[in-house]
Parts: sequence; C-alpha cells; structure tokens
Amino acid sequence: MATLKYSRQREVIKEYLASTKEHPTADTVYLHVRKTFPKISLGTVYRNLNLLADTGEALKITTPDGGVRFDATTTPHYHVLCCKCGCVQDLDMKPIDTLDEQAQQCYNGIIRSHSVLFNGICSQCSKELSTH
Amino acid sequence: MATLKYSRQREVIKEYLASTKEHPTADTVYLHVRKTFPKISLGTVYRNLNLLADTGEALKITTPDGGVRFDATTTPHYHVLCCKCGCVQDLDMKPIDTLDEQAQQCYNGIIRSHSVLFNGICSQCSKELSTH
DNA sequence: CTCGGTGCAAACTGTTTGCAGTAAA
DNA sequence: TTTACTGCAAACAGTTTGCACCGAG
Repeated sequence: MATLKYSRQREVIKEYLASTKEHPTADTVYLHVRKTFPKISLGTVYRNLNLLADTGEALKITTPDGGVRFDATTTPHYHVLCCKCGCVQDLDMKPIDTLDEQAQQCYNGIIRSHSVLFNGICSQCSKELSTH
Repeated sequence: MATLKYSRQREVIKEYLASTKEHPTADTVYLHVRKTFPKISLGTVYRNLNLLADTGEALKITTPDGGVRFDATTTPHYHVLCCKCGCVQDLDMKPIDTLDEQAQQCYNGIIRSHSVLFNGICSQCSKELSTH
C-alpha cells in the first residue's frame, strides 16, 4: 500500500464522520462536506471513504435494503435499523464475545467474527406512532 | 396486494431456490433457470424473486459487500460469510431468542428482531488453505 | 521532481420499470 | 374478458475509473 499523503478533503471527511452519531451514506457525507468544501466531488468522497474503511479508520456497514453507510466508531458494536425511517443507530450493548465460540461448535469451517443488526423502530419514530 | 396468478416461470424459480443449499444471487438464479427456461428474462427473475420475498416464501439477505442473495429457508437462522470465496452458508445453530430482550434493555426505541452474520472461512476454503 | 490526490465526466453494475403482447382465471 | 405475468429494452441509482491537472513531500 502506497504511503498516504495529507489532503484537506480527507481531513474534512474524517472530521464530519467523527462529529456525527448518525451513520451517513456516501451521499450524505458529500452533502455535508460540500458546505465547507463546495468544490469537492462525489468521486473524491467515495475514494476517501473507501480509503478510511481500508485503513480501519471507519466502518463500512450495509443495511438489508442494500444501502451502504459509514461509521467512525470502529470498536465492535451492534446496530439498530429503524424500519420506519431507515436510520441506523448504535446500540449501547456489550457485544457477546462467546457468540463466535458457540457458532464454531456448529460449523465445519472457521468462525472469525460476527455482526448483529437489530430491526425495530427508533425512539423518534415510536414517539410519532404513539401520537396517532 | 393483488391476487397472484400461476406462472410457470415463477414455479421454476421456486423449485430451483428450494433445491439449492447455496444462497444464489439473482444472476445465479437467472443462469440456472435459463437451462430449463431459455427465454426467461432477467427482469422476470428479479420480479419473481422480489415477489417471493414479499410473500415470505423466500428470504432476501444482503452481504457486507453489498451483494443480495436469496434463501428459500425462511425459518430464522444465522449465516456465515466466507471471506475467501464469498459464499454464504446456513449455520445450524439455534437462534438466541433472548437477544432481542437484551438489546431492548439498552435501547430507547423498539426492538423487534435481529439477524446475525458470522464472518469466517468455509470448510472448502479452509481445506485449501491447509494444503499450502 | 515525484507521485498521491482531485475534479470532472464517462463508464459500469445491479436492479427496476414502461410497454405491448401473452396467458391464467 | 379481465388482469397478472412476460420478454425486451430503456432507464435508473450507486459506485468506480480514466484522465489531465494540482499540490504535498
């Protein structure tokens, strides 16, 4: 892998990613970053997001609807997908470290890690539901 | 939802899906189904796969690389994604039904269900690894 | 000077859709 | 006859890539 060179664009993307608790799509990142960097191109955003994912500075997560989202929190954690608004939130729950071992008992190959996605309704949307 | 009408194409797709233990992509389904139904179009395959997913006769699963796969096994179960060959296999392990409750403790909104994807190496690929 | 990064636009991939014709009910 | 389903091709969305220029080291 070639040595990285500093770039103002990448820095802005990292800052934005670290500042938000949402899990923005590439497009959302583009829209926000463009506020402070109007001439940035979507291609550059994609290139840098993938770069950050490769170097482990960000996480690339895919939702069941096929959407790709980025997450600056790289320590293992689970996610909740809201089936109303489609938002993805972090779940403040300790990952089950014995899960891999359990799975290994039932599997011929090698288990390395796992990811869990919960489906549900975020607090915002469930509030709106109850007011109807 | 409109009432379904019988279609030979849909039947062939269902048969193929039920016959395989792999989790084929739409394209793989298309390739196989075309053997017995040469004039079927890719659009029809997509329409029917989505239809089956909607009626609950098949499961639509997305892998972290963004690929979409279909699974005729609709009872809850976990999956293993092989990071070598990219195949997706069923894991013969009882789903953890307390997981949703655990997650609910840590979450403001509503948790309904969850899915788990294990990352690892399938038995086929791990065999090939050890012979090098 | 060298080589990684950028903006832009074109290309590409996987999927959906509009249409006119076909076939199940 | 009615209306869902089909094949086809065009359209579409999200993402990647080739290129000429820019800028960090």
